Amino acid sequence: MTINENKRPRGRPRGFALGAAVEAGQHLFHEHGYENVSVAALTEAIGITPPSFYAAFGSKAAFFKETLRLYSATVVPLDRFLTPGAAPMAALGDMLRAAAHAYTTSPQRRGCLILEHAKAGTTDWGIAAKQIAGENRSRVAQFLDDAEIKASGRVADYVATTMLGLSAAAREGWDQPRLLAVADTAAEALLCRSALEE
Amino acid sequence: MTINENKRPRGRPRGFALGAAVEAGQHLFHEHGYENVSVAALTEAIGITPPSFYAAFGSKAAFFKETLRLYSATVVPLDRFLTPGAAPMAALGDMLRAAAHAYTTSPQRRGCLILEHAKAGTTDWGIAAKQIAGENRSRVAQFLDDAEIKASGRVADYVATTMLGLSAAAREGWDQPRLLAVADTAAEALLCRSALEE
DNA sequence: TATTTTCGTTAATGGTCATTACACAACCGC
DNA sequence: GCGGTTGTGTAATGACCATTAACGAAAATA
Repeated sequence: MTINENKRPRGRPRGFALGAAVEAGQHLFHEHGYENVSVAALTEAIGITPPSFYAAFGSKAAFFKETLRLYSATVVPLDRFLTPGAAPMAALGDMLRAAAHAYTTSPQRRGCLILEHAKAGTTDWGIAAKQIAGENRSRVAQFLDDAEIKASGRVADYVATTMLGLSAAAREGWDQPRLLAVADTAAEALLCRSALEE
Repeated sequence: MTINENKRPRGRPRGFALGAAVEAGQHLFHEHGYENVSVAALTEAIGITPPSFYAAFGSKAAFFKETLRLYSATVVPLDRFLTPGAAPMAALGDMLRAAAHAYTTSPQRRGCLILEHAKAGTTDWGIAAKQIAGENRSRVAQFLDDAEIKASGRVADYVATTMLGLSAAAREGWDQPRLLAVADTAAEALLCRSALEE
């Protein structure tokens, strides 16, 4: 809850909606990548000028972290798939298929905003993305541990790598059926593996 | 054979070796990415000044394509694994393991130079990387077709996505055992799948 | 209405970038 | 030696970038 819109400060009220601004920025960052989106492009998309932008968000990097928060809260909610009761491998397969679907629904904004920014070396915005990606990976491992799956870390790494691959393939322009077929193949592999281990 | 070093042109001879320059540039591009390597950094690493660079290579993008050619010719030679006689799925598994190994051998230069540059939208250097990646993918599909594997395209896409994921995970900093375990898991999945289809 | 507080706009600041005139230096055939 | 040809170094060019003073405008409280 870093953005608070329901207060009533004393001076002149802001002339634009914070939420809509973050959403517009999220779309731009997702389509072109952090480094290829200039502050001028952001302010033009929002409909304001640079000083308003800096007064509201502090910096381009801070604004980007805001868009990361919005993205991880709205797109691909992991908890929808990692419900404690479900069959573990089937749940992971559904998650992969959902990712393949989400990564290709918008012709712009392909792939995963978080994963595609989790490689930038030591920039603070890259670290922020890397941290969210790591948290989600831990959640998958914890889910597998709770389901008493052997080698939970290994399976979690396999799923994480597959999602990285799906995101990268989506950014390369693969269409939705193609990506869904890959997700299906990986999902079958998970079931096949769990069958062998029993 | 775009670079010819054994001629004897008329004017003043070049004061540096083209091959060494391309190799130095390949290392820089691999470590930091095309956009994060300035011409100043390139010329300093080579030991020359910008005019010499432009006289020899024409532009930063053209020089990058040269490094791509060198990379695809030296690292990960596909034909070593896609030999017509071998067991197809085992060969693909070996290829994945070799990729996991190659992507993590140098602490700098993680991942695949080609795959990591095959996402940039419509820049000419991104298109060049995308084209090489596509050619290699076609070679895998052809290999599977020749081995009379059902759904060769689907399997080739799965392998390509896995390599994309391995490259991205390597860039995120995963260590070699972790990446090799993922490659093993994917390799087992390929064998498991082919066993089911019979 | 007077005061306060915050907003928005214009226009700059300092930085980095890829690329290139220009002048000089080194090699060829003669 | 000499003219033609080509590489190299110094120093600039123009473009774009993130960020910020300075100032006028608008709204809320009193």
